Amino acid sequence: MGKRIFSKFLKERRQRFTKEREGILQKILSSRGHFDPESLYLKIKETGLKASRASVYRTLNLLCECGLIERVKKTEHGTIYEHTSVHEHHDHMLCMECGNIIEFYSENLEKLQEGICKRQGFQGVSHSLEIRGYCKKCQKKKRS
Amino acid sequence: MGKRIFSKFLKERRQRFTKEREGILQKILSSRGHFDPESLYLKIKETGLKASRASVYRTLNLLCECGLIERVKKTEHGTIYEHTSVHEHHDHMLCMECGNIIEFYSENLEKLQEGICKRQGFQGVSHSLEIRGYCKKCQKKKRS
DNA sequence: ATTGGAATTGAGAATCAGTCTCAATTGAAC
DNA sequence: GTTCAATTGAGACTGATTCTCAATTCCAAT
Ligand SMILES: [Mn+2]
Ligand SMILES: [Mn+2]
Ligand SMILES: [Zn+2]
Ligand SMILES: [Zn+2]
Repeated sequence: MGKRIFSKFLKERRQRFTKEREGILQKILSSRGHFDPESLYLKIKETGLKASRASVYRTLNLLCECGLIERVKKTEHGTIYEHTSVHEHHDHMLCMECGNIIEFYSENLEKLQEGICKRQGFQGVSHSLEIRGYCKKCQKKKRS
Repeated sequence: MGKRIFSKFLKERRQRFTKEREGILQKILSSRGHFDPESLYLKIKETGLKASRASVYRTLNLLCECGLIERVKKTEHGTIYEHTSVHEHHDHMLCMECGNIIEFYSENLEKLQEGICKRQGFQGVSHSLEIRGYCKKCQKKKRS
């Protein structure tokens, strides 16, 4: 799956599907949810795989270019990524208390955005929506 | 207006409304649209006002806390701010070609988001939506 | 007005994510 | 096997932002 896509992408650009790149991709695909480059690098190191920080960053850029992963957002602590191969487009709710991220998708929301773009004469390509607030759990905590 | 709010905010926290802070606020309010800290700092310097980079950054944080300005987004080139005092909440379309930012607001979109939050049991507080794509001008350029 | 202390300032050091450099290594194609 | 471009890793570098700290400013109580 992801492996195929990546190696094909690289071949087309006369680049190589090295063990480092393979290891990095595998670690990304084998874990779920969001991740950041530094944690990924550390996880790779402790697994015994080898890849320098530089290679991790370089590979993340390649994976973005080929569409297997995607930058979710920049925070004060760095960039958050997620892999797109598994799940389709969605948006995020971020709990400001516990940092929990809830993913959601709404067809209506997408349609509505398309309409708005059309009206502006804007050619929409992609978007990201982040709703900040408090998750169920943290709302309860607050009440006590 | 903004001046009042800021000085009141500071007084409540036993902090001071200094000339540096006043100058920075004034420069922000007197220009329209989005801005970034470094450009603001340079603009201040060339106007003959004085304020160090450190003070600019410190003041931006204060202004965020008191709600007069707001972080729009973090980019690879730093943080983009805008002042909230003037215009109400809105979202953004970002042209990937020329970097132009189009602001828009849709009541329907807001309502729809509220509904989605309610269904998830999520207490929404704020949100930001960025649609990336191509503005009218850049669509034309591409065709030629 | 004077004074004492807390808040502020600016210059530059420090931090931190991310990129770049470059010499050594690898790998694919011939 | 030879060749040569692509890749790698260590560490230098960059740029945005924060921190440090001595000097200065402001406020408010005297
Ligand atoms: Mn997600
Ligand atoms: Mn705006
Ligand atoms: Zn929460
Ligand atoms: Zn454009």
